[in-house]
Amino acid sequence: MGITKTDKFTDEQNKLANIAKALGHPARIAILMHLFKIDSCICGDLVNEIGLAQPTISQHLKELKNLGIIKGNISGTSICYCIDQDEWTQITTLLNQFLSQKTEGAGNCC
Amino acid sequence: MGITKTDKFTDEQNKLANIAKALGHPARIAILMHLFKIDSCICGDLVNEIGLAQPTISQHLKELKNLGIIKGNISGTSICYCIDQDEWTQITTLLNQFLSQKTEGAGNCC
DNA sequence: TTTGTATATTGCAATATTACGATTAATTAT
DNA sequence: ATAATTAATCGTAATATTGCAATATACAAA
Repeated sequence: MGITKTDKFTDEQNKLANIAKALGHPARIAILMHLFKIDSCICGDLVNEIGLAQPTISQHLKELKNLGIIKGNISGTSICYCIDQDEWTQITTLLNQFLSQKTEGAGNCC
Repeated sequence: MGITKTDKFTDEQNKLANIAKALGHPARIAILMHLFKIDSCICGDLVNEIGLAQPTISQHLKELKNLGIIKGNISGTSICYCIDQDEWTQITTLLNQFLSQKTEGAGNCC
């Protein structure tokens, strides 16, 4: 059916899954890495940097923007995208809480 | 086209995306949470715990197993799944490295 | 105004994912 | 042996995702 039954899960579970899903494509990872690397805004070099067509990059940017992880300003003829540090902190904190879980190992039978 | 062009990206980018993708569904988040919570093995209570059909759960378990994040032993008539702590540590370390990046803010123009 | 440049949107084809009923396989209990 | 139980697999329908060509939009420069 292709549709996820979000009503079966808690808000936290859905939120974590949404974050992970947004990070679940190498192009979006590459975009974020590039943004961190240049520590500045994107002004069009992404299409050259990553070898995908312009509409494809634009679509991936949109998804990251929808999650709130990046923000963009119009700057003349080009758009200026950068990491929203506040959102990034919130999102990574949430993910880290989940990732830092450990099995105590007491009932570990495998 | 629905196919991801993995050859355009580095191994690290593809690996990170694969991990995130595996975590990108609330059912799989819920499965992992349950495994951590009971700190033991699953012996069939997952289908009741999560409200999805048995084949669906089985499919999600398979994906987590493929990533190496959980492992399963046959234990009589039921299967015993649990977190593979070593793999979990490796995977979360990799993700954390990525997540802990920060923008220095120097070129932050948005 | 026209031309050029940069990004977004639309429309579409190919593939992937999600979910589940039906079935199968493997084991345990009777 | 037969029945019951548990989990995996198969087959299939519905929806989502990925990618790009074509087009639209918005602005700048000439």
